[in-house]
Amino acid sequence: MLLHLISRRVSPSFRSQPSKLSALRFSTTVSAAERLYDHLQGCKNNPEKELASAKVKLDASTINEVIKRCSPNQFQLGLRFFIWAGTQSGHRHSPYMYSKACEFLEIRANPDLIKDVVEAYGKEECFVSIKTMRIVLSLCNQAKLADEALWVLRKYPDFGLSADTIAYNLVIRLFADKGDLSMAETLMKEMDCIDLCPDVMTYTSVINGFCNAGKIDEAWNLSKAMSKHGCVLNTVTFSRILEGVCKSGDMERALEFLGEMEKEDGGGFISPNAVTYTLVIQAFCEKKRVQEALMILDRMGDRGCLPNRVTASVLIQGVVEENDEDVMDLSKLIDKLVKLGGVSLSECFSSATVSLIRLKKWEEAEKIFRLMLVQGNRPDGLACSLVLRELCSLERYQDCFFLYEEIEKANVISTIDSDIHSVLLLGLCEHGCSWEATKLAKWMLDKKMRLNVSHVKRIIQALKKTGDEDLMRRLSTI
DNA sequence: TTAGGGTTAG
Repeated sequence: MLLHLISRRVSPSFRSQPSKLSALRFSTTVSAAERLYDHLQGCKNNPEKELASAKVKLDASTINEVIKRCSPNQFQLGLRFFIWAGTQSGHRHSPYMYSKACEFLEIRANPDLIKDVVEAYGKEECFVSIKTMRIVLSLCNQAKLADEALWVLRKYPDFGLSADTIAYNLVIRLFADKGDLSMAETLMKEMDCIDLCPDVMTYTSVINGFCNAGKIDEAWNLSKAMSKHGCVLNTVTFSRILEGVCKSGDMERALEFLGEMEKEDGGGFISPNAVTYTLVIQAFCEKKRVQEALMILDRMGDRGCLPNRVTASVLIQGVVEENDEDVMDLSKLIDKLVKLGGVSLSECFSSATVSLIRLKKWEEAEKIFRLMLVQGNRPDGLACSLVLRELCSLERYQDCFFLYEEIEKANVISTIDSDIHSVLLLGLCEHGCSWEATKLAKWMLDKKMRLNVSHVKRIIQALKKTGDEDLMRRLSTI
């Protein structure tokens, strides 16, 4: 009974049927996916027409299931299905679905798939809309295929379509991210020629590309050209340039930029915000110039700009890295951050815990984490996960269990992953902590949490070895 | 269009 209960919760890959869904949901998905897959098989020419007659309500798990079935021998059919599904009214692929499609259909490894499918549309005289092309381009985007995206852009006229700003922006961004700024600029000029006006997103992509390539002057010139084209230079774009300056290592120039942004004559369009200041703070911290980073914090405070979680975490990390012994600086910083507002004491303590663990200052990390719980502050998910994992690696399973209980009372348990649960359960079992193991196993079953496959066999073995009748009895009543 | 640090689900 006990083993049955445990194995019921084993990860899907441990069982024959691949699904993370409930039995009812699974059967619906399979039947819908089966019907769609059968329709796909039924017609090799223009399968989109055939699919339309399937009359199946599309959802993410059904689409996933169909694509999986098309792997590994029917990638082209799977891709056509995915594109067709995305064009159906009432359904829109999430970014997650695009990444799944790229993964299952191995698009990055087989970029020709994209071309083959678009060519097939032409040969079979399929109906191709702007929406169809947008999905194809989004797949290129997900797979980071700039050349293929450009090829798709060139295919628009073949289907009687004109590429729009969204299509151009996507292709331009791919080339800019890839570092091919000359192609990005060519495409931007081309937009002008066909009466498409490059917008803020177009410019920001290319400016970002120049900054990543360390070409700050080119980025700066482009931002001036942007104003001429009627696009207002804004905080985001200006911050991008500032980020490029920071990355180039010229902090004096970065401060000049920041000063320019702070001037009132910009009309407020380019006033620095928390992200802008954080970029500069981060750059100073990375250069171990923490005092100057702290001065930027004062400067943002003076201007009424509130630090956020990222500002806090970057600064806390900087201070923790700088000071081997002195925790006074850390508490002074946390006091200041909380007084300024915008960030809570819990967030600061959580960041400090994370930074201390990463710097292998475990004792201080544990102290600050426990202090947080005692004071009734709620730690964040990452701090909890790192602390529990560390306790497990130190084989302090009982301590870990009691801390887990405390954390659960603070209501952050849902962000702790199943792997930590599995490691803790295994540790408790192997160290004879049957009472704790029982309680943890019960919570895990209640939460429908899956056990890590690599641990389940050992957990079962450990449970067998203890021969603890009481444990068996209690677990079997869950 | 703008970020950071682990996982989960879709």
